[in-house]
Amino acid sequence: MALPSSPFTSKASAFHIPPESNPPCSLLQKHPSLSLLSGCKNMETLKQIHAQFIKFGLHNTHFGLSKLVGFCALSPSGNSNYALLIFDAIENPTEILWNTIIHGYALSSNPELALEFYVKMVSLGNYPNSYTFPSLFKSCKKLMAAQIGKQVHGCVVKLGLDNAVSFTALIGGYVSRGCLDEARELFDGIPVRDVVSWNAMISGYAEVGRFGEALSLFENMWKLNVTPNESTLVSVLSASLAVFRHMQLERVEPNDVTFLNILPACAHMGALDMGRWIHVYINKNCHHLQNSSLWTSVIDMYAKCGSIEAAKQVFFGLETKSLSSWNVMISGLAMHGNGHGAIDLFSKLIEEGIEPDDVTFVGLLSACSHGGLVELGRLHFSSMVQDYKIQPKLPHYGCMIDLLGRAGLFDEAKSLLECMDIEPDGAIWSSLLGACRIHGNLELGEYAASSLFKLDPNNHGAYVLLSNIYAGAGRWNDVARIRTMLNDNGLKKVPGCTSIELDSVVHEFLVSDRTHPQSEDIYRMLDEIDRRLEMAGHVPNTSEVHYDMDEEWKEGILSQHSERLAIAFGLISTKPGTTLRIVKNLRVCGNCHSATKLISKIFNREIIARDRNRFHHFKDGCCSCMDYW
DNA sequence: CTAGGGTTAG
Repeated sequence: MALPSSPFTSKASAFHIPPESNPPCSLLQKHPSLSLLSGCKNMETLKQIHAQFIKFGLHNTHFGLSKLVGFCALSPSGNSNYALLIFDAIENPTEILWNTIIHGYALSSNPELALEFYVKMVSLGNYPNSYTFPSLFKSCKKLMAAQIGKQVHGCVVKLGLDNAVSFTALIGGYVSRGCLDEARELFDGIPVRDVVSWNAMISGYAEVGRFGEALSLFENMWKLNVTPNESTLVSVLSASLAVFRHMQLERVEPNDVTFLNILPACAHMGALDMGRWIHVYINKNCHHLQNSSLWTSVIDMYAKCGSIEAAKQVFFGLETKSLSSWNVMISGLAMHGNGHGAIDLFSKLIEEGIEPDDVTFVGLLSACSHGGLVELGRLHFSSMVQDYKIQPKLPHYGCMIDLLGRAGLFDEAKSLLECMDIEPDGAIWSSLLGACRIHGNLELGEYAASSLFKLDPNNHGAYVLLSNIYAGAGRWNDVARIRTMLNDNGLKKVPGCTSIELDSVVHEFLVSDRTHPQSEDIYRMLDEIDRRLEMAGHVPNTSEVHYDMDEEWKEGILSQHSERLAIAFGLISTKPGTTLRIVKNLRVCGNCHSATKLISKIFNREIIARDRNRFHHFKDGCCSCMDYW
C-alpha cells in the first residue's frame, strides 16, 4: 500500500501543534466481566466477553472498549479486523483507542496503516500524545521511512514531549538506519534516560560492530569514568569496584536485555574480566532468568574469551540445556581445537534424546576440521545427511572443504566441490586458498583465488594469501604483481591489530605501534625477546612477508607484529607465570606462531591467543593446535 | 486501560 503523502507535505500538515493538550478521558468502571479479560486467551473467548459487555452495558464505556480493542489489536492471538469493527462503531473514540489501533498496526505487517490512521486521527481533530509517537516511530523504522520519521521527530520536538519512551523509539529508528552518531546525539539529550534508552543505544553500537563504544557506554551506566587515551581502549573498571559503585550511586540498573547486547561485545573484544563480572552480576541479581537464553551468551562469551573451562562449568551447571546452549558449547570446543571434546559432547546430546540441527553440525564439523580429524569428519558429514536428514548448507560444505584441504586431500576436496548442489561462497574459496598456502599448492591456489576475486574483488585477505603462496615459491615477480593489483584497486590492508586485557583495561596494538604510553618499555622487552629467541635458535621465517625486501628489514617488521607487541606488554605488566590472553583480528602468521611457542617456553608463560579463526594455547613450547591451523 | 530496547551457534 502506498504511503499517504499529501498530509505530510501540505500546509495543513498532520504534524502541526495543538493549541493545548486534551484533558484525559478516564472512565473507570468496576465490573466482574472486566476481570474476565485478563484471562482472555483467544478471539473466541473474547467474543463471549464482548457479549457479556453488551449484556451489562459495558460496551458503551471507554474503559471496557479500550480493553476489548486492546486485546483484538495488540494481542498476538487477537484480530485487527475485529478491533476495527468495534472501533468504527464508536462515535468519539478516545485518544487511547486511537493509540491502540495505531500501535496495533505498527506491530502488524502493514505498518503503513499506522501512519494512515494517524493522519485520519489528526484530520478528525484529535491530537497525538506521548503514547502515539513511539508507535509512529516504530512504523517508520519498519517502513524505513526516514523522511516521515524526521517529520514525526520534528513534531515531538515542537510538542515538547520530553519522555524517555518517545526518544528511545526515535533512537531506535536512527540506529536501525545505521545513523549512530545522530542517535547518540539524541541519546545524550534525553532529559531522563532509563534502562531501555541505554539498551537501545548499546544495542546500536553492538549491532554495527562498534563494540568498544558499546562497552564503554555500558560502563557509563554507572558513571565509572576512566580516561581513555589513544592507544588504550578502556572497557571497564574492576568488577568489585563496579558493583560497589553501582550500589552506592543510584544509577540505572542493567537488565537481561542489556547483557544480551553486552555479552557478545565482550566476546568480540575478548574482554574476559568484564564478561566474568557480568556473569557474577547475573548470578547474583537475575535469579528469575534461570532458563533464559542469556546463559547461552555467557557460555559463548567464555569460550570466545579463551576460558573454555569456565564455559564448560556454566554449561554443565545449567538445569535445562537448550539446543543453542549445546550448539555454542560444541562450537566453543571446536574453536579451541578440542575435536574429541566436541564429538563427545555431541554423543551426549544424542544420548539425551535431543535432536541436533544444522547449527549443531556446523560446530561438530568445524571441530573435526580444527582438530584434524579427517575420518570422523567424513563420518559425521554423511551421518548428518543420512541419519538426521539434514541437507548440507554452505557452512557444512565449508567445514568439509577446510578439513580436506588442510589435510592436503585436494582431490577429495575438489570432488566435493564439484558435487555440491549450491554455488560455493567466498568462505569456501578462502578455506581452499588457505589450505593451498599451507601445502604450497600453487595451481589450485591460483584457481581458488580467481574464483574468490570473481565473488569479491575487494577481498584483501585473498590477495595476501595468494601472495604468500607466491612468496613461498620464491616467485617475487608475482608477489610484486599482486601488490600492484592491490594498489590499483585501491585496496587497503586491514591492519593487524592485537588486544590484551589487563586489569579490565583492553589495550590495542597495531604493527610497529609506538603510541602506547609504555612504548619504550615495550620495545625494550621486544629486544629482549628477540635476543632470547635467537639464543634458543629461532630462525624467523620471512616467507610470508609479501613484499620483496631484504631479509633484515623483513625480520624487523616480523618482530614488531601486533601480537608480539601485545605479548611484550603482557610480559612486562604481569607477575611471572600469569597466563596472557591476546586477541588478534586477523590470522596469526606462521612466524609469530613458532615464535610464540618458544616465548611460552622461554618465559614460562601460558599464552592463549585468539585469531580470526580459532584459539591457540601456547605452553611449554607447544601449541594446542598441533601446528594444524 | 495505550508507548520504547532483544543474542548465540563457520
